[in-house]
Amino acid sequence: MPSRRELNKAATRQAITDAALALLRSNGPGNFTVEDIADAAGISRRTFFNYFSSTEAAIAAVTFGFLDTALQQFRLRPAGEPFLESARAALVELADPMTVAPLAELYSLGQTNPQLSRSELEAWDHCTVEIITAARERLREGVELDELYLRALAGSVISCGKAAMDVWFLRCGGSLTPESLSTLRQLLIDSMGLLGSGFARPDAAPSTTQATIPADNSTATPPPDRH
Amino acid sequence: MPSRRELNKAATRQAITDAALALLRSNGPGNFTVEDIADAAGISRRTFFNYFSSTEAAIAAVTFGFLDTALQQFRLRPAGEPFLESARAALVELADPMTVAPLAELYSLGQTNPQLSRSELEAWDHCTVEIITAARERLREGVELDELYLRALAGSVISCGKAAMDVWFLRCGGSLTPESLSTLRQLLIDSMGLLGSGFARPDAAPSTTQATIPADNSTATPPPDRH
DNA sequence: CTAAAACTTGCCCTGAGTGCAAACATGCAC
DNA sequence: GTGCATGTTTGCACTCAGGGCAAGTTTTAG
Repeated sequence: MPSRRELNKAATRQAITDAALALLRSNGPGNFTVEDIADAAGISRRTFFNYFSSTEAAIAAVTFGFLDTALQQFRLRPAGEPFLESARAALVELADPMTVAPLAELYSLGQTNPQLSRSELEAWDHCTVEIITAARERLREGVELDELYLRALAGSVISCGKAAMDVWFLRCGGSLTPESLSTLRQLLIDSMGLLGSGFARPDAAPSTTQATIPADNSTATPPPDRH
Repeated sequence: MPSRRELNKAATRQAITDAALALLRSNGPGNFTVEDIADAAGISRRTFFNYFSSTEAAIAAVTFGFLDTALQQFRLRPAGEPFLESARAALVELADPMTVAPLAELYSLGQTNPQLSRSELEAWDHCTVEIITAARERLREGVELDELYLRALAGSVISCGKAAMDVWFLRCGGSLTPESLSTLRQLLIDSMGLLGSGFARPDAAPSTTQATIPADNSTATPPPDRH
């Protein structure tokens, strides 16, 4: 049961990120100060720094939240399941309007601003570290556990997830329509498929993914114009 | 032929990064100011900012140089060669004392300091972008070119290279002895092998790498204690 | 109710980063 | 060489980030 103190802190924290995001939307990145955020959140400048070490950190909290959702999903998967299958399932869960919306917004803002994209980078890296931990627990069963295998796999999974999101933004511009989300879901599935097949050249077998991972293809996009 | 102006600029640039690195070594990260760097490099504080936008950027130039070497190596590979083979070859070229030394030093300093590791992150990301470009040129031959394939592959290659270096630092602490470099070389080869095999569980075939990529195993480490 | 603990705030300081304009160096034409 | 156009360095002044400190305020525990 959360005490009064904890509730207050959580509320303040939320007020700060909300204010920061609102300013980001209205003024554009880099066009507001910590003082602006503090004023909007109804606290003092000094208090802001009790919660976040920088504007960047306040905004990055959003991305962290998104990626933490992914990690939670991953941990929920049965331990016996193949790693890539768990990763695929966890990633597909992210293609949900409520979950992906904040990230989509940040992403489009980040396109024009280097400061933002750097903090997103950091969030993805943090996620890699977390998934290495999760994977270590998962694979510990198999006695001797190769550190390189662990790290290379975790890093690649995150890279592929990131690549899928990048391509999605490229194609759909972060739109949240059902078709767009369906595309995202398929991209995430495909990227895991590529990873699992060792990036066999696509000319050999055009859609290996469909064969190896028969996921919810009911809503899948018809092969979109891969230009 | 470089003009006097260009020579001066290059020299100043070099003086700045040298000074920054020296201060990093002597004072530790975060314990010196831009003014300190400028003084040591014999320029004014203001001029420093004409060259680099921050201390971080000045130091990141080193990592960028390292990764640019890798990219150069990649571009030198014959266009017909399989992508992963080119990547492997390019990465192995990095396991050279002169090339890897600055990165090893930065890495060990970065372990204790978040500011540093973040700029290294940025450099790796920049490298991913570059390798996507290089790969796009390479694969353009194969007419229709899947953006997801491209990005997922490039991202994974970089992730695996990074993982190999991470494990190397973990095992060898950035030592530059021939044995250590040989370990690094083997780790890089192994990580590309894992990627190429779709991360087939190692318990199935303990050392797939050796079979698929018969590289210069003459100097390779005997299977080190993979704890 | 009271005292300790946790949190907020204002004050003040160092240092990052940038616009501006004056001084300075270089390149080029004659 | 002289003179001029162009590029580079520097000092100055300003805004804002970030954080130490101590005094004030709220919450919790007894």
